[in-house]
This record gives sequence, C-alpha cells and structure tokens, in this order.
Amino acid sequence: MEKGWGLTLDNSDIDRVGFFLNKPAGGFSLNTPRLNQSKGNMFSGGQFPVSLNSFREDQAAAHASPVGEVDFFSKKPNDHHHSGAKSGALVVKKERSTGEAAPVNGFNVNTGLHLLTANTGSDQSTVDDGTTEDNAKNELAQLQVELERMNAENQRLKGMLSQVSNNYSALQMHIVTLMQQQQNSRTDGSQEHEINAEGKTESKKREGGGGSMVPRQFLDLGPSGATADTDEQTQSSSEERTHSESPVRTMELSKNGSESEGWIPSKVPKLNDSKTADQATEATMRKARVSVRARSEAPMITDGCQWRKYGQKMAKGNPCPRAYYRCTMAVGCPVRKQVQRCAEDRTILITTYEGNHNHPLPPAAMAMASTTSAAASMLLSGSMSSADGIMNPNLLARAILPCSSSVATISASAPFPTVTLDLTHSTNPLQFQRPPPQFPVPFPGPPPQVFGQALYNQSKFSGLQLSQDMELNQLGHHAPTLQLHQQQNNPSYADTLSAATAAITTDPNFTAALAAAISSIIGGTHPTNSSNNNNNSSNSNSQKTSSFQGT
DNA sequence: CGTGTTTGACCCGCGC
DNA sequence: GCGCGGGTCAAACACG
Repeated sequence: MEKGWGLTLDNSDIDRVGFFLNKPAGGFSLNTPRLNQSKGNMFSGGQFPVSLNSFREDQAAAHASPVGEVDFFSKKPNDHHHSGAKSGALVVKKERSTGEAAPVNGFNVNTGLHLLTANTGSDQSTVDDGTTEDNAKNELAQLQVELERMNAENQRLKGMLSQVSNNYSALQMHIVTLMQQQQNSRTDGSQEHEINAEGKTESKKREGGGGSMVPRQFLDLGPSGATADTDEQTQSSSEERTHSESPVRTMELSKNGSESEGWIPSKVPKLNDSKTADQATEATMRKARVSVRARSEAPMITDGCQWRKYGQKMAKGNPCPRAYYRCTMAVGCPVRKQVQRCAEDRTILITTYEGNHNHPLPPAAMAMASTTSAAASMLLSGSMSSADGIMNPNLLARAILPCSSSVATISASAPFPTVTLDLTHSTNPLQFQRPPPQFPVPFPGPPPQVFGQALYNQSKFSGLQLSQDMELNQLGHHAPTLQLHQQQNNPSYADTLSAATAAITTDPNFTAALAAAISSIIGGTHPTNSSNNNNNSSNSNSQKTSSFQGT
C-alpha cells in the first residue's frame, strides 16, 4: 500500500543515514520502497538520530565511524575493565599511554567522555603517582556511570523508537480503515463528476440508462498481483470490473478548463485470464497515468529519462500533433509518454506518463518516476482502487502536489485514472511569468531542463511530503545547507530553485522536504551540463531526444 | 554503421 | 459492416 510513495524520501534519507554510518554507496531501486527503509527514515529524521544506531550497532562498530555517537551503542556495559580490549575507552587510554595519538576511529567517542573527567592531562603525566591511580579509578567510575547513563538513554530511545514505530503502524492502519469506511459509505458516483470540472456530459453519456455509476477502471485491476488489497478488489469486483472504454478525454481544472488534452487511449488492455501475471500487472500499472501540464517552449520537457519517439499522430481537435515516446533507458521498459501541445495555448506542453520504470533511474528522473509510479500505485492499488481515488480527489491531488492542491486533479471520467498536474499557473508563478534572463526570446524559452527540474522538484516534494505525513513529520535539517550550496554553485538552478521555493514556502511544513528534494536532485546530477545540453532541442532538431541528465 | 526520427500503414475498439 | 480515432509498428530516412 505504500508502493511508490516515499521512495524519494527513502533515497535521500538513506543517504543521510549513510552520512552517519559510512554506508557504502548503493543503488536504490525506484520501484522497491520498503517499509523498513521508511522506518529508517523515521529514525534518522533528526529526532532520533541515535536510535538508528541501535539497529546498526554491528555496522557502526565495524565501520569504526568517526562519528562519535555511533560507538555509544556499540559498547557493552561490562567492557570497561582494564583488560577489556573491546572497550573503546580503555583501549584509547592504553594507546595514549604509549604516546600514540588517538586513532581516528570510533574510539573518538571516548574522547568525548573524557571531557567529563576532571583532569585529562593527568593521564599523560601518570608515572607512579598514587593519586593518579585514584584519579584513574575515579575516571573509570565516571566512565562507568556515563556508560550506564548512555545505556539507559539507549534503552529509552529504543523505547521511543518502538513507540514511534507503533504509532506509525497504527496511523497507517487508521488511514486504511478510513479509506475503507469512505468507500463503504459511498452511495453514488456523483462525486466523480466533481473531479473534473467539465467531464459531466461525457460521463453522463456513458451512464446511459444504467442508473448506477460505473466506477470506471479504477478497480479494473484484473488479476494484478501488484495490489495487495485483494479484499477490496473482491468487495467491488463484481460491479467494478467493467471495461467501459469511453473515449472521454481528460478534463482539467485549469483556467482554460475546456481544453482536453489528456492522453486517453481508446484501446484498453483487457486483463484476460490468459494473460500472465506480469502482463496483467504491467497492463494494470499502465492504466494509471499522470498528465503534466506545463509551460514550455521546448518540444519536450526534460525529465531525466531517455525517450525514443515511436510515433506521432494528429489528434482530433488539436492542430498540434501528439508525439509518442518510449523509455529507452532499459530494454523492455514499459514506460511511455505522450507529448502534445495545448490547442488553446501552444505554450502549454502536456506530457502524460504511463507505467513504471523497470530499471534504476538517475536522480533527476526519480522524482517524476516516483510521482507517476506513486500516482499509478495509489490509483490502482487496492486501497486506492476502491472509490477512494474517486471519492477523494483531493487526497491524491494533495499527495501529488501537496503544496497546491488546486493544480493536481484526477480525471476520473477518463477511461483510465489520470492524475493531472497543472503547473501552468499558481504552482510556480515566478518560474513562468517572467522569462529567464538568459533566454529572453520565446524560443527556446524557459530552459526545458530548468523547468523540468522545477517540475521534478515539485514531484519529489510530493513524495517527500506524503512520506513525511505517513511516516514522520520532520526531516533532518542539514539538507537546506546543501541546497543553498548547490544554488550558489549553479545560477540557473538557483533561479529555478528560488522560484520553486517561493512557490512552496507558503507551506512551512514543506520546507524541509523541499530542501531535501532539491539537494538530492541536484546532488545527483551535473548541473553545469544539464543546464545547457537540452536547450538545443528545438523543434527542428529534436531527433536526439536524449533528455537524460547528469550522465 | 549505429541510433533515433519520420511517417504511412496497420490494428483495435467503439459508435452508428 | 463501416468509418473514425487512438495507439503502435516498421521501413525509410537522417545524422553523427
């Protein structure tokens, strides 16, 4: 039930964990968010920076991390004897007695403890003085007391940790319960029409004389094994396993609302029994789509992935052709996207994503991928697949873009659940109301990759925000420092980031996630290259799609 | 020559 | 059954 969401948070937070634990750099699959990682997030979120070590005692000791707090928990209470080679404190003392400098390893912890002693210098002057022996004993006693205190603290923190974990689980269960209750209390599907401002006629046309509202394919999960909530599927399978394939188009709550640019295919894959589980899962995941409306003069926004154009069609009602792209970062990646300009406002580029990547993604692409994946998961997962996705458009909308719920809408009237992120206004006004100074002319216009970064930032913020809400309500505070650092190094990004920040800072709870996301994204890319390597993709030379950044 | 785009043909679902 | 429209395929082409 938590697929997708929070994996960006996981990534960034794991990095932070690595900061403490000297974690070897490892790849984290986008599609494998794990609860235990989320727990790690909780514990590393500043409130419990030490508790994490209780889980990683062995690693911390093995890595001999220079961070002192690690060893507090790697020590055993009864290792404080002189002969206890395992005691870091005493080992340090012995080494110091030999005139060696304190090794730069985990034993630095004991240096910290030494600060509590009365006279540290007496150790070095210890030759045969009886008083120094007493001092040593006193010091030893103090160390022992300190150790005991630390152990007590450790136990206390562990208790807090388990409590937080329990609270998290309880909250999670509560959310699920609420969703189920809301589903059960649903009496009609009229709210579906509220989701899209102007999809009423189409939906009513679909209803025909049926009376009961068909909840579309939100629940048309078929044999998808990706959804865990099989019970909910069974609850509503009878009425919801329909293949109403209305050619309804995506309606968006933008100001131009009448525009229908969504990617609503007429071909709905039927999940027959003959299909394999993988195929069904893939087909299921491909059903949920995330449509992004954004102002960009570039032929395609940069989202960090490599795309190959495999088709172009003239869509009805739109003089602008619709381009079909396929992800080429991995063989067989099912992710596709459609790019089409808004008929009414040619400056608005509508990109619709579909599917989940089956390969690791660069940081620049993870935000968008996580957003689409999360949207798809939330729409298609059992808990969400029930009417919640329809009944609570704001829930998902705010999950997608919590900073401005008005721009994220769900097109429930579409044959496929489609989340539309309208970034053409209100989300990032600073970004688009004034042209960037380095691009005064309409073409190439706002740097696509800059916009892309802003977009991804927002997307990533979404994941972060939701993860925060569901796991912990605070992130660490070191990320803003990184963000500012990156901003200074990259003026173009500074522009973008400042705009994005200005758009989001209205939500104070979102600041930490914002900073973490920006720093994470930028930290994983090569801004100097990515800030330039995509502006040349004008309409004429857009053959080389490679919008891949940071490689 | 490899890679990616272009573009007409083809397939499929749906409405009439 | 036929036409329409969306989506995909694949041969031809362009480019480095």
